[in-house]
Formats: sequence, C-alpha cells, structure tokens
Amino acid sequence: MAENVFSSYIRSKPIFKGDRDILRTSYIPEELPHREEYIENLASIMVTALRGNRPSNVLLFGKTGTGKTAVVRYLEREIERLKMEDSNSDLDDAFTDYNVHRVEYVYINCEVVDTHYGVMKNIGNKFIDSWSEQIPFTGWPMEKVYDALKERIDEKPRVVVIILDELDKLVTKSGDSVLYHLSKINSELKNSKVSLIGISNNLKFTEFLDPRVKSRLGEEKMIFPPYNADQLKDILGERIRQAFGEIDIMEGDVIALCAALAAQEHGDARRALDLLRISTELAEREKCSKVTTNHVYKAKNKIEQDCVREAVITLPTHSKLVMYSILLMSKNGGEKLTTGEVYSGYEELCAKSGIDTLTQRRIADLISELDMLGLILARVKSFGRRGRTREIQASVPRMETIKTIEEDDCIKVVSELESSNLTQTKLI
DNA sequence: TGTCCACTGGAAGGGAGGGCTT
DNA sequence: AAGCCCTCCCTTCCAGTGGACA
Repeated sequence: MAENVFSSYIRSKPIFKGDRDILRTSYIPEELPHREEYIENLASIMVTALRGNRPSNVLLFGKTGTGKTAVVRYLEREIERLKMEDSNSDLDDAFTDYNVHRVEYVYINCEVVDTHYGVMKNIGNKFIDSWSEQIPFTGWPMEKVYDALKERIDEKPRVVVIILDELDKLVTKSGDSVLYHLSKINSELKNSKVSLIGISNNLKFTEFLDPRVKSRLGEEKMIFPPYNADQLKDILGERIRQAFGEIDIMEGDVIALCAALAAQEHGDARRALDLLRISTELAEREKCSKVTTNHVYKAKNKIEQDCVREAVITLPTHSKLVMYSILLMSKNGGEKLTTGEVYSGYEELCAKSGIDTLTQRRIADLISELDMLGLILARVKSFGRRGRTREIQASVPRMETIKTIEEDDCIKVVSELESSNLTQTKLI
C-alpha cells in the first residue's frame, strides 16, 4: 500500500513545541519588553476608571509595530483578569472604592470600520446581545444611531473606554464627525462616562481635526519610538522561549538577522515576528531541525511576494486594468510613463475586454491609489511646455504581477488577445 | 517675463445599492 | 410601496501648477 502523504511530516520532529500563535502579532504575551514604562503610564491614567471616574482621553502615536496596540490590549486583558479574580474572591473588601466591573472596553479598528455610521453602529452593538435589537449595518439616520448608542451606553453606571485603532484612517476617509460626537458624548450621559483612546501611525493627523475635537481628544499624548535592533532581539528571544521552550532551535545569527531586517523597516516588531514565524514554518516544511539564516532570507522574499500578490489580487477590475496597462507598456520594467499614456493603454484594454472606460479624472485617482499601495511609483513632474503630469513606473516584479492580474477572468480575455500589440503600438 | 501645456487635485453632485420607516 | 438614510463609486467642472520655451 502506498504511504500516506502526511506520514513523512508526522514522523519528522516538529520545531514548534507549544502554541505557534505565540509568534503571531495578534498574541499578547505576559510581558512586553521595553514597553513597561508605557504600560505604567497608561495604567496610571486608566486606573481612574476603576474608581468610576472618567480617565482622560489619550492619543497614542508611533509607527507600525512599535507596540501601541499591544500596550492597549495588554491593559484590556489585565482589566478582564481583574474582573475574573474579583468574581472569584473577596477582593471587594481590599479595594472598597474600586469596582472593576464598571469598566467596559470597546476596541474598534478603523482600518476595517472606516465610516462614521460603521463606528457608531459597532460601538452600540457591543452592548446588545439580542440579534433583533442590533443596529443594522445601514438604513438608520445618523441621529438615530447616535441616540441608540447613547441610550445603550447610559443603561447603567459604568465607564466605557473606547479604543479607536488606526484613527488617522477614519479621519482621512470620513472626517472628524465621529470624534466630534464621541468627544462631547459625556455632556449628554447621566449614568455612565466615556473615555477615548486614539491610536495613530501619523503624528500629523490631528491637524485635520476641528480645534474643539483636537483639544478634547488630546488630553494626554504618548509617543511610541521605534524599537532598535537590540530591543527587537529581546522581544524575539522572549517569544522564542515561550513558543519553543528553548532558544537553541535557532542557528547562530537567526534572531539577530530577523531583528536587523526589521530594524531597517523603522523598528517594526510585527515584521520581526513575521520573519521569525515564517522562517520557522519554512524550516519545518523542509523537515530541518534548526532554523537557519537562509530560512530567514527565504521568509523575507516570501513576505514581500505575498504582500504584492495580496494587494494585486484584491484590486477592483479597473485598477487591475490600469496596473496591467502600466506593466504591459513598460516592457523592460524600467520605462516611465505619463498619466496620458497609461490612460490610452487602459482605454485600449477596456475596448478589448468590452468594459466601459472610466474618465481620466477617475483613473488619475486610481493611479494615486496604486501609488499608495506601493505597487507603482508615481511622481508629479513638469515637462514645461509639454505640460505637467505624473511620471509612472511599476515597482513590483513585472512578470509575476502580470500573471497574477491575468488570473482575473475579465483580464484573461484581453491577455489572450495578444497583449504584445499594445506594447508595441504604445512604445513606438 | 508671460504663455502654454497636460495634467493635478479639490469640490459638488448624481445615482445605484442596501436597508429602514411609515 | 414610497420615501428616506448612508455609503460607495463615479462624473463634471474648474482653478491651480511648474517649468520649458518664445
């Protein structure tokens, strides 16, 4: 009988001894190395909530992977633990003026929920269990959603801490009306109190806020600096001990390399953890007993390729067509194109695939979006009398990306219609 | 120094889609 | 069923821009 396809994997010794989620960025460890001071600071602000008073609103700034979300979620877990301990023991006697059960944490990621209706709805629904009373995902006037939210929060005496992660995304996309309402909500509540914690990658986003909102929101501010390579090594070391039980599963300079590569990326702990997790997974797949620096470099490439693939595959059809037009026209990958040239290429592709074209104005926006995603490099340049336009260049591997785009059924039709014609006509 | 080009980018508004209210 | 709300995607309009060129 043929051997089962899983047999060789089952027989090989797994590298992961414990929970592999420990190496995921979503995991909140027992200790957050080099963020103790920030935890202390935020806890000293939040402790007010345990006494039933409203803590100051706080704004946390710092680049991706500097521990902002981790610190906030760490405190959330600590509060939940206090609640558990409090229910199981007679802590009440020890902390007579503290009541941890009055504190409710609501976490919203504004990159996922990025409209003011969505944010209000999500907060309101955190306090409702029954499906029938949920605020629908659309349909209600804003005033009604806001009233329902107030009513639910104010049902009983409590302190509601609302965490708005990636707050800059919400403000950029939908303005500051949510913050305006939430920051003045306390004047309309009788029983409860609301405190806000805003988390942002962008220090300057408050410039777009109404001055009243800005002052109410930024009662306290904390800035998270990037981790340096040594600090990243400590973070990785700590996680490795938890995930593998031992550190010698990593050959030589693996940890230092992960830390150094992530330190180059503005000290991003997320990147360091991803590198470590994926290199370990690659080592395991290759049935190696140790993770080597070679695995780390492979992991780095894999992360980069996966990012591009994920970004391209989720693009809407018209953005894919624009991207496709750029890639086909820059035959050697290095040519710089203008908005006008890209638009003509796009029009031609639309004609071949039978899709209605969008206006050049709209395509200019799609080009900006592709630039923001890092798929292309678009720089505004003036050619004097020949006008002012963008200079556009693909910044992803050409052939791989073309293949990824061609997986789309609409574009498959065009690719079968000899794409080389377009390249030649446009470049001559 | 003024003109001109090929856009850029902001603003306003239309309309489709999903859903609620009366 | 009609009217309303919100979001999203898009169009239309138009003032502004930077630098080569006459």
